[in-house]
Amino acid sequence: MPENRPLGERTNFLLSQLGFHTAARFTERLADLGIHPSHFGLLMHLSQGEGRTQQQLAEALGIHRKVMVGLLDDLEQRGLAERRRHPADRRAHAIFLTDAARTLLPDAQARADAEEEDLLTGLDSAERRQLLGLLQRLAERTGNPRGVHPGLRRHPGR
Amino acid sequence: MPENRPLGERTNFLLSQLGFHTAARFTERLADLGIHPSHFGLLMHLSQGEGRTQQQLAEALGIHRKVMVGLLDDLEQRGLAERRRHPADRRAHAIFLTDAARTLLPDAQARADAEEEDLLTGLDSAERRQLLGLLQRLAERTGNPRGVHPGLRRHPGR
DNA sequence: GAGAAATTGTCGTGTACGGTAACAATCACC
DNA sequence: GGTGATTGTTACCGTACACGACAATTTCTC
Repeated sequence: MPENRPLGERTNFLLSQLGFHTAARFTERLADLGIHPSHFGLLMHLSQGEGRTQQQLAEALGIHRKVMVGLLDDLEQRGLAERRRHPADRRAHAIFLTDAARTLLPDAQARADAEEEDLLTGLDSAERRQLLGLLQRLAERTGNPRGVHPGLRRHPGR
Repeated sequence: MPENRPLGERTNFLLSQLGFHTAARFTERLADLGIHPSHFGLLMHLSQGEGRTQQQLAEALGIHRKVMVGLLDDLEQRGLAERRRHPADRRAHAIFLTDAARTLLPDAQARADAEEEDLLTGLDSAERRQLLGLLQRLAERTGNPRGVHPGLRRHPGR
């Protein structure tokens, strides 16, 4: 295993390169919906359970409370989420999706599918299954919760 | 192919997640050498041909001239590269590695190898070959030059 | 129950970074 | 030999993140 392999033959480099590339492309595809991939991740998370506090959401996504404030400001201004009074804790907000969000989310998911399809062009279905399975096994070992992106910052791509 | 798959079952998401994760880990491994992955990429490129101008290097790596100024400032201050007078063009600089860089580079490469080994733990050699081959085929189609990271910014991770 | 400590959401403040424009020095063209 | 283009650099600006601080409210403790 020679140490001076070129970068293009290193699995970790290729992962970083491809991951950055596909994230940037996805960011572009999402742009005219008025949201970033970080908003998409939050919407996806909300679609699996509403009414949680900002703090709970921030912990689930592995980001700081303050960042959640900004994300929810964006979503609220965009008419995709709303802060309601929390029934049990008057300090906290309970976060809910709007109908507009439930309309937009399938569209955003379709764009994610389109990006994936674009990326995987050239691989047959058996190879796609192989790749997905291998990546899932690697992802298990990273320690990141499933479906939580470690780079949930404001501008993941571009 | 259902549209509302969870993120953990999407190849593009997994690539982005794993790519970000391994880049962040690599950044940490490189930290006590005093360089960032972007510096590493530039050093790797320089090791395959010295004496080029900053402009040529910037184009090869797909970044703006100004960013190259900053990267070379860092490398020069760190004693890893030097700007010499260009023999044919007195506006330009010819960029060379120092002996310190030639000593440091194998160390940095070994850290990249260690990060890769860490990432791929749990995959046997056949699976590693499969994964590498599939990723290389995907990388071909992205349009990025081989071994050039599209996210060559100052702080790729963390 | 009353005060102390912790929690929730928010707001400044400072700092660092990327991108645009501008600049002096030099080259290339014709 | 003079005009336009190119190289490397600096200045500027807008943005975004990290840290700390803050009021309102809850929970703990006695």
